[in-house]
Amino acid sequence: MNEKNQLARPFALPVPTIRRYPVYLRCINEMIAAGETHISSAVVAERLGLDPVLARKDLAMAGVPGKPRRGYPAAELQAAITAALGWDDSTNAVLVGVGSLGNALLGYSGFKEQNLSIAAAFDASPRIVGRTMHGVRVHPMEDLPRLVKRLKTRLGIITVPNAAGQSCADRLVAAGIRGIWNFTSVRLAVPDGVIVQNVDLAQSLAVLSHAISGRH
Amino acid sequence: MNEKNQLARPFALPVPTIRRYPVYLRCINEMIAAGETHISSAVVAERLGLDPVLARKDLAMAGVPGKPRRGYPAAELQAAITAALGWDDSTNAVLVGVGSLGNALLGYSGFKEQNLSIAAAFDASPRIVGRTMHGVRVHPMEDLPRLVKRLKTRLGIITVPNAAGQSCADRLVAAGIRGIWNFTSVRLAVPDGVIVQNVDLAQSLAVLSHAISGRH
DNA sequence: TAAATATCGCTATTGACATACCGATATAAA
DNA sequence: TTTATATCGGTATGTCAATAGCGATATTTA
Repeated sequence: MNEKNQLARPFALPVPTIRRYPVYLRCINEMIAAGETHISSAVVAERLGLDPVLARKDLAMAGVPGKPRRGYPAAELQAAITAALGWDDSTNAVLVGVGSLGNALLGYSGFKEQNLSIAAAFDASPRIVGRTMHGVRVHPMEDLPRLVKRLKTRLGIITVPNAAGQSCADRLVAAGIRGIWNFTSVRLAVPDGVIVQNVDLAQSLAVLSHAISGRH
Repeated sequence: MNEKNQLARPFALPVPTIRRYPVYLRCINEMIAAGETHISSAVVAERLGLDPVLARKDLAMAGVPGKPRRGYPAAELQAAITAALGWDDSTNAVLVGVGSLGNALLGYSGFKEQNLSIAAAFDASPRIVGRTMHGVRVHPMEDLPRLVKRLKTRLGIITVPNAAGQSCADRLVAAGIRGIWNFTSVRLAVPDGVIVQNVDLAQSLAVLSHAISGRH
């Protein structure tokens, strides 16, 4: 029973756990930088303000055996979580739609931590095509299939206006993309096997404004 | 039993429902623009690709009585959802941290739909203070408490580097802010009564990269 | 060497949301 | 006027994640 956990994980990680992993990872990195060799789930929980039991379960799911009274081996835990997130290998992405938001993402330096690099950008406007923004060349939409295949890109980022969202998704899927990071407000229809992750600012703002409006 | 629903809602709306409301609202707006006077939950569900039962329950929670075989009265449903989201009154917000992401948000035109306007921006860098970005003046951090009080702002947007996130939150809370839209990766510690909504790109990317890395 | 203790790891319970089912009713057609 | 039907409204069930509790074990200390 115990060995199975270490060798192969037959069960999938819960999505909420995966969403918390980047937070843990940042905390673990800080502790390693501070010279720690072992990570205690209780310490992590306290630093992050989380329930100790939750942190313990999340860290345990990484599959690294921990030792009582010491915690988890820091380097191994860090490597396991990084691998679970798919951040150990560098990932090439393409970005479609170089408006203000797309431009901001091109200039965002935080993606280095996730080994993510935006290899190419695309836009429909001839006024932007050909320019280089934050070191990334902007190509015409016609070049998308060819470049996606050449760069072996599996991840596409959509930062176009809502009206163009679905057609962009279709082009990316046709080009062989496996995951879409969707910054538009439209629900994208994609075939099975293609993962869509939505970053809808309106949804996020909804919870906030509902709460501070004070009517409930 | 039925009357209670219309007058006062003793139960809170589920957060997932609130998060879906902007999507419904956009769909309803489109249908009204197309001349519809009644909104059927089944039609909405099909247009959005959602489970019909889920859409029916969500729309029912708005508190507007619907009629069998017709659906919900379009204008009333639109008004009720808009009110539930707190988007009927215009909201003033302040933005802290005019980097690439902050700048993108200042230039984002989509907030009109939510009656949200960014009234002032703040930054610590003297190179940016005093400039006007997308029609919004950038003030020094020292002016934050005074301006927040004068503008009666309840919502603060944090787009600073991670290291400065907590201190910004503290300043906003001290100035009387009630809700924080947090675009940094740090978990903000705030007193009870202050709502924080996180837009952590790393968390969102985590689910994507885990899925397309293919190890599960 | 032996006892005390902190931490891991497993199992059970709780709670919330999504889903399924069924009755009630207003509209439309015959 | 009567029947058929589509949609709303409420109740019940299932599923998944968060929480709680408890036993196992390695380290520390006396």
